[in-house]
Amino acid sequence: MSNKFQEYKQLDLSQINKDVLKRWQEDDTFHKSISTREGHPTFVFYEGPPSANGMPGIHHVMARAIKDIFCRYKTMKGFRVHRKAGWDTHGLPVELSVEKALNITKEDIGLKISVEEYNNACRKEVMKYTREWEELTRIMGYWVNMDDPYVTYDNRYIETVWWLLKQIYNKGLMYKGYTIQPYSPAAGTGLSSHEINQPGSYRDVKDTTAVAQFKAIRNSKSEFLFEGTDTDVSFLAWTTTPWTLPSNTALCVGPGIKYVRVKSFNPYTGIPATLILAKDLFSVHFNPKNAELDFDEYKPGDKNIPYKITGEYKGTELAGIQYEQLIEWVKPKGKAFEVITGDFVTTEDGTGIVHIAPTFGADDDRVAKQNGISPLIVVDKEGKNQALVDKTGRFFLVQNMAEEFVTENVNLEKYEEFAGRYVKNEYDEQLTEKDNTVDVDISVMLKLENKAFKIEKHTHSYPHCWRTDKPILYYPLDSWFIKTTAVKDKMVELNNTINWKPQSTGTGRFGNWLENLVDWNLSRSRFWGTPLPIWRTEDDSEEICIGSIEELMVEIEKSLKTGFMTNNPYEGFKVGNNSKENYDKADLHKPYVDNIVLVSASGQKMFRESDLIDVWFDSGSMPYAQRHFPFENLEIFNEVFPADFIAEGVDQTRGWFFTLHAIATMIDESVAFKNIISNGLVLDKNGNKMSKRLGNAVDPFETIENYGSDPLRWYMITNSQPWDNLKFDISGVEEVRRKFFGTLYNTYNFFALYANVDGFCFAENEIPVEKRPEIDRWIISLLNSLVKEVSWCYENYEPTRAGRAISDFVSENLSNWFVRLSRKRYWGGEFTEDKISAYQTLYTCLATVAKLMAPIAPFYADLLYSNLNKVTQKELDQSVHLADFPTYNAELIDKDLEEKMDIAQKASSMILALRRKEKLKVRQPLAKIIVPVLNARLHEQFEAIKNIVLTEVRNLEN
RNA sequence: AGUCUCGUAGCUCAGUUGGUUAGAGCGCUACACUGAUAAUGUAGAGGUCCCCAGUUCAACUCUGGGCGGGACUACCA
Repeated sequence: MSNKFQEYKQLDLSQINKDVLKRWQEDDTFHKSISTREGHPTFVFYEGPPSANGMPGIHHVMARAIKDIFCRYKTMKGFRVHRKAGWDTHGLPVELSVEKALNITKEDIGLKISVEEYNNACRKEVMKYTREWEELTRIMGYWVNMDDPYVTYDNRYIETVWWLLKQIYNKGLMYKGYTIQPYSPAAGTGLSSHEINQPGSYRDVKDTTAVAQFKAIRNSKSEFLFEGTDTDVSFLAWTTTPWTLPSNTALCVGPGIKYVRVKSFNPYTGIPATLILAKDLFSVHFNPKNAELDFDEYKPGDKNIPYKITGEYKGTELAGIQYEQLIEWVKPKGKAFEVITGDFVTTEDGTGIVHIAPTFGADDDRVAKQNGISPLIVVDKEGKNQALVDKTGRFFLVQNMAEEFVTENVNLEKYEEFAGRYVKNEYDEQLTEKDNTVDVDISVMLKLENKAFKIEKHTHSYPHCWRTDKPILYYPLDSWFIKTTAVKDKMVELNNTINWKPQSTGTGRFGNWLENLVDWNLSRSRFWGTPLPIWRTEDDSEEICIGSIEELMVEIEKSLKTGFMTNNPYEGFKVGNNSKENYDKADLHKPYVDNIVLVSASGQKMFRESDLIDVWFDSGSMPYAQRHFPFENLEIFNEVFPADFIAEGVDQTRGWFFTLHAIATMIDESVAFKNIISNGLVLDKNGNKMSKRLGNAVDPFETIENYGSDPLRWYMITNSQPWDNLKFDISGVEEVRRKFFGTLYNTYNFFALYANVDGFCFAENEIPVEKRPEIDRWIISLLNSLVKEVSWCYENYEPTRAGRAISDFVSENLSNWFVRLSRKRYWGGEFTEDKISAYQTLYTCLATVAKLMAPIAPFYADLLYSNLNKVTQKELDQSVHLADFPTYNAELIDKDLEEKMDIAQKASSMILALRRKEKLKVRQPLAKIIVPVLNARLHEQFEAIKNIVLTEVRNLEN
């Protein structure tokens, strides 16, 4: 133990980083920060699991610095902080990088490579950069508990996920439905949006488009539309895919869009007509030159058709009006042929009225569901609902429909001409580009029936299947859903109790998302992920949802007895033994689960529904699954749920934030987290997104090696609010190093230099603050104000303001004013009361700053703290991170004194400016200074600091 | 296209409930200090507070509408 304060020749934060890390490791400081808080109240933090299949970037330092700050702060506040690390391991990015590495595609899986081999490759791939991640975690000083991280591919983790799914299933919140997805009839497979977004997928094609007339039904609801008319009234809707018109069940208008009623004639038949379309698009369909034409002179076939606007309506007024089915092939079941409203409707093209075929458009499907509109479906021989177009891309064959359905719902006379025809010529090998398409034939049919207003060729961009080069269809495919809409109100209500930073993300982006909630589509047709634990009979009449391995074992036993299975793939697994070794015996991944055939209550075979679940369900399950709840840790669960705090990028709003919230709401009717920071992105210094491709990504390892992680963290936190984007500029890190750390280091070195000369080691009794000189009382007052402010900032998840306040205090007040004005108090002379006071005051400031800054800059703070306490033994905690966070003493805050000194600083500055203006050298003493005082109070205040100002501006030493 | 977010000095950012002449740091220019010295301090120049309209005695601040950057979501007749 030395009685000298350590002095430094230079500030090397990179070396300090290494030295402090070494000490933390030797002293096991992290674990002590937990064990010394045993029995204290807990603070629960959830780590959003990163995926280790990519290298960590500089933005991870940002996100993790935020997380670390509050965990360290709460530790210093005496809480026992839970912060279990984890890894997100499933999902598409992993699969894609494996496919790239092995040079295979999704279609090759099961052919060129077995599912088992493929999944093993994924398992390796996903942990590829584990070491780098762990190293970054270490060197940046992110304290998270890596002892026993949760891993989403661990069978114990999956078991909890299954348990959660079963809870949701048992609440009746899970169902099998369909979603409209890109589908390639030529390849017979669904395509992911990722596949559609590949270059070359969208191609310009020339299609026949139709503006069709949908005849309104006259009744009390629509009467106003017929006022003063002597013809039918029809809605005009445009489509680029006329083959979807037979599946139309609704028309959609924009609620705020203005529509007009136009009296005119059908251009093909010459029959008088009254038509409804958007006002903005009116002139596209009616030539303004024809406005003056005489109706009486019009003859069918004339090119110029007279027209007259006879009414104007808002979209909302049209809602609810019914119309006649356009093409009467198949009768829909339930509500249909009604005008509804949708926000997505625009007046950019078409007529401002959108034809809705819920089976062939994602928007259509959604808006139809919201309005209770039925899709147009046919029933097949097995009694299943199907779209009017089958999976090979042709109109459903009559012989494949259920007989009863045909008799009751199908107009054979009209439909037979089209049944079996492919909706795109590309799907039919017999046809070429020259043959008439279904689109054309339907258009011709509509013309003859006086239902077509305008038929024309139109070039537009349409997605194609990258494998077959043929156009894709948007098509309803089977999917499993969680009925989140059923718990929407609860989710909204719970969300209102969450403290969002910034608030706007909670009420805005997240709140709006909840308001417009749709059911959660769980299904993913991939290979590497958590399998859906549902087994079904082939006729779909019986099903079972499995919620644990124990349940599955029981079902397998039954199946073995029936003879459906011959051996138990999980033989040797011991229920109740939660060790990793035991759970390695029961792999719940594909292909193993797919080989399990169960037996239904009525003795039929049950096969697993082949889907995997959305990986977001994995990560949203982590509050439960990280503890293998409820199979383990039942007793402590309430201590670690819900989280007090989480923090991730704002891009997680619809991802992790949502799934955590949804699952906790459904399972426990609770929030999953109470406070949340959603941070912005880290961009390069020009405001562009960082990417390896552009070569503007900043390497965190290199940066930390060069500068140490303290200035990096400090820069990232104090430069902009966490929720604003950060334009990362390395010169900013350098600036922080010089400006803040350099100043603090200098201040400490100044203290150490003289304290060592005088042999000061804070052995003397503390001089009561009221007995200290004014300048000491001033900085102590400011220090207490600072403690108050910084505490408030940390408590309220405002790290930026905390850092800026500390930085201001250190460089402006402590170094530039207090130390500068007090320098001579430390020089030579006797070891007087005043000198002791000067040392004690400066010491207290430094020691307190060390603690205040510790959450943000854990390395230098710890060095400063221990350098001070090693000599004085004032505080016995081994590390600043084990110390208690400072509290402020309101009695030591003297606002009047702070104000006075503020006047002194301002006055000095003004006088120096005047000197400059008058070209008076600082060394030249001033004869007099005249200061106007506005009132008695200012006069009194000025008197008190007169000497300080005089010394400062005349630069006299005495 | 929708939702959210940002737009203040060359750069990075403050700017509290509307209130005189809009601030800080960096950078730049000049100077001072030489007992914290490969440190430090001071001053100066530098702004149409993105644009337009409205509310108000008064708008960087509030309201509406644009424009531009970014993120997320959606790909549509």
